[in-house]
Amino acid sequence: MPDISETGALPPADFESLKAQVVGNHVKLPKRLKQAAAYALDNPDEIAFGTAASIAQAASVQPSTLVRLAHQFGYEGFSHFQTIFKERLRLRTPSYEERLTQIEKSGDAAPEAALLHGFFGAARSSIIKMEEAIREEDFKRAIEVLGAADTIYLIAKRRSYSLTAHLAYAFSKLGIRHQMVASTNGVDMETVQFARPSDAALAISFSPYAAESLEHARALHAQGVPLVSITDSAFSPLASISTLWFEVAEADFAGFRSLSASMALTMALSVGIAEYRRHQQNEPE
Amino acid sequence: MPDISETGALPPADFESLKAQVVGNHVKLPKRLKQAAAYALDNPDEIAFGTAASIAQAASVQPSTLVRLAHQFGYEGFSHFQTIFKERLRLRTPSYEERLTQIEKSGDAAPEAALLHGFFGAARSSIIKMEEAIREEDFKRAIEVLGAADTIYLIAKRRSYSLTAHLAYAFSKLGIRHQMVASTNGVDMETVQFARPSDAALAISFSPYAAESLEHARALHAQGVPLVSITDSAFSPLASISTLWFEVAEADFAGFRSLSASMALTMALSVGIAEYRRHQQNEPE
DNA sequence: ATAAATTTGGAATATAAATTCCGAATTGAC
DNA sequence: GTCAATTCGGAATTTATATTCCAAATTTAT
Repeated sequence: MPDISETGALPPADFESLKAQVVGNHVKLPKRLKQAAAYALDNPDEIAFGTAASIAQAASVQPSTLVRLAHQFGYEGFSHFQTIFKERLRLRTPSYEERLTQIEKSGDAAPEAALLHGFFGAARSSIIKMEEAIREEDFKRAIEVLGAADTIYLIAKRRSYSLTAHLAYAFSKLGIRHQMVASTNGVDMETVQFARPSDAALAISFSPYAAESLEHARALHAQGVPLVSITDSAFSPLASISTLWFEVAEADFAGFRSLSASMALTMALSVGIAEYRRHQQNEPE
Repeated sequence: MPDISETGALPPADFESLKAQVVGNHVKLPKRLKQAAAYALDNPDEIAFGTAASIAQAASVQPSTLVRLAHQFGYEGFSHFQTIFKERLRLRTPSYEERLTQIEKSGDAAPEAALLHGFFGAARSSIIKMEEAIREEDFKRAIEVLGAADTIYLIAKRRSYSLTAHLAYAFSKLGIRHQMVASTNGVDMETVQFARPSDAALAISFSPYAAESLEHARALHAQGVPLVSITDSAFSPLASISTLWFEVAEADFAGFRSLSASMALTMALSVGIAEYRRHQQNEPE
């Protein structure tokens, strides 16, 4: 059980606070505990990935010492202590999952609050993850492919439709010629037939992939139209026929994805295309 | 023991090779194994930190399936497979905060990169700010107002249109009766006339406010229809006629607002409404 | 349509890891 | 230097986790 001297005080909730408590407060630790603590702060990755036994050996202490160290700070045990180090490596916000279950556990005090923070947390982590995952060269190439296009065809159904709706708005404002493949009267396939290799297409589709989107994308691909896709997995059927594709890992909450990260990407793309064209006009080769 | 069909071939030594092998070679995997593989590639962090049981649950498969998957690729077992994912995180450790400052420091390296990080930065800060600013009571009341409505009228034009498009999709999925006030044939005013006080409306409008949105909102207000608004300022003309309104401070970049925060809010609202109704049905007062 | 082969779920088992506990060693007070 | 309190090492125990195995379900081949 947690060290008695720490009664009441909650253990540090993240790596930074833990570190601050150790280096700052000059907590008087006995020899071995200090040794273990020093090792932990110097090798946080080892703590995150190792086992009590392996860490103990690396730090030249006993596994039980690690458990005592954890108790010293008020954690329930080594495993609890270790989660702090794991969270540090995860991009998602610290103990996001835990907070949720905690909210849910603490009776239905405010189930609405859980929803609110759940969706915002999902949006936040999606954006952070995607910013981390996206390769700048891919982004640059996407802008070149779409920027060079005569007309940009926008393909998206269902959940993704709203994204292209927003893109269409931005494109209009920016004077970028485009064509949505999302009519309500079923002439989409005919619309697609007008596309030429000098055009380009941007397809957005997340699992479960809408059959029509795929069909339209395939048709465009067959006509030699360059295709840029935004999808959620390497397994997406879009990936294999795309000139270039972005993997967007939208975190979901309660089974609903928020599209916040995709929204940021599409906006960046649209402005990027406009910028690209402005430059091409000023300095035509 | 490792899958016999893979004899001789060594298992992928790092995450990228593993991904390449799955995506590229079109390895024919049975249903559940493919499902597990897709989850693994899409959620590498979960594999790195989770346990076979927790991952299995998240991917909707059995723990044994994960072991089989590992064998399929030639690994000795799930644990071996998992180390690939742990190594992936070990290699690029800098914590989230560090990485952000790194990105900001790298400043004007490439103009495309600046755009990308500009939009993602705007999205990130909007979401963080809004989550802090929003009052849980307001959120709760909005759910009550909209949850009690017979039909929910959705009002949005131009930039905000895509948000309601997404809302309409979510509402359909959740079985929430709604009516978009955004036709292309100019009968919106007539649509609005059908609204009754037992209905409710959700209006979204940012400066510069679309005249029609305001007109429609006013008409609904005059008919005694409760109105919830999402707008960007206390000076918004919507604020004064709303039962309740949310101020969304979307950070903009290059003059374009990303709507990421609004997206999170609308999604939370829609699921909130569905939950509210579910509870009302179960325990009608 | 039928049989054979493959795949799957889930319980049973084996393995690994964390935690506890207690005697020994060390430290600190007087 | 002696005694009490604290700290420590390491074996024993408990808990968590991975793995195996088999019957049932599904798919594939004939």
